[in-house]
Amino acid sequence: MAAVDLTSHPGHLARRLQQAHHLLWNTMVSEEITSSQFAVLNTLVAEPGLDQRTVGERVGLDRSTIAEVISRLGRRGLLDKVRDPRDGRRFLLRLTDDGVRTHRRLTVRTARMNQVFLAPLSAEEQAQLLGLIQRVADAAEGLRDPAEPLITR
Amino acid sequence: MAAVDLTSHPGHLARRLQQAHHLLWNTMVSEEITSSQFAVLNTLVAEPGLDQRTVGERVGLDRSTIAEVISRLGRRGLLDKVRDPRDGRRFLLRLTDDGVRTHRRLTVRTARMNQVFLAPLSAEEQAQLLGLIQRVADAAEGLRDPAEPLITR
DNA sequence: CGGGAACAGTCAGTGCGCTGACTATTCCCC
DNA sequence: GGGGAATAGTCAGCGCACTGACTGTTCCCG
Repeated sequence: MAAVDLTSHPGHLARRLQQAHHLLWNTMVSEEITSSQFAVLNTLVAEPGLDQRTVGERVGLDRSTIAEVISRLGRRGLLDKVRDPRDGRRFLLRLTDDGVRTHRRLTVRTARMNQVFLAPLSAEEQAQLLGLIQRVADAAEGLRDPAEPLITR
Repeated sequence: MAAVDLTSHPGHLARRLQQAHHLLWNTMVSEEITSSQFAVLNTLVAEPGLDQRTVGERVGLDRSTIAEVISRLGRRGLLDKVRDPRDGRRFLLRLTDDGVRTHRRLTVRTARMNQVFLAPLSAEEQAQLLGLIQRVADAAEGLRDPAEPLITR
């Protein structure tokens, strides 16, 4: 009977948090555009002409995943993809007018959704939560590269 | 130029948190058993003989997803699945010896991993983080059922 | 007792997310 | 200039996660 209390496991809570978010996103923001796709649109609004890899880096997706997300957005006509004439390996990405419009429309709804999502917390607690998550995530991402493995056998 | 700062978006942070966790899990706990699979094992250690749906409820997975997770665990011989003789709709689940052993082995590593994961925070902050996430997740889950839709058009 | 609602599980379809192996292009240094 | 390392992207394979439609079983009420 060595079972553990899952509510003390950050991984489990992180998954539940994301599920909760996904649920709210679907009902309050969009059923077509996902949260990740919105993040890509948002990045390209700020920095048009980025290449695929850099967009992935900005939103925190590896190159395989970002490729799929982008191809889906391309298929829907929300962005264009052209070979970089200066570097034949890269694709340069740019939103279409439709992409820009979609981004603008969703931005409003996203803000509203975030409000509802965080409503159970006071303004102070909201800031705390975001800050704490960020610190943990940043630290873990910093552990990616180091040569020495993490496994403490 | 209406781009938004993604670091203020809880959904984006939740995804990053989960990714970070996934990374640490893979390197410090197991590459074969995922965090969700462990949650299922853990639930069945505490309550052997549960049916599929209830397990899904305990760990926060819908019935489609839990079915796949369980079938994978079954294929690896970590649990057994038998029809409930008293209710032909249900499958009753029970860990095999191998399943129990696996759970025990991973429990230790999981604790170590959680420590590393939360290391950037003080003990107090760790408790805060877990509590805040839980409140937000609980509240959002409470919004599932209500008859009236959430869409504020 | 009989029939419809409720319920457990499955299946098909979509999308995210990762790793590891592969191709094509460019870069850099000898 | 030529060749090997680095880089951008693709592809195959695995696994999670959700919805919506479907099958089969049980439950409950008239």
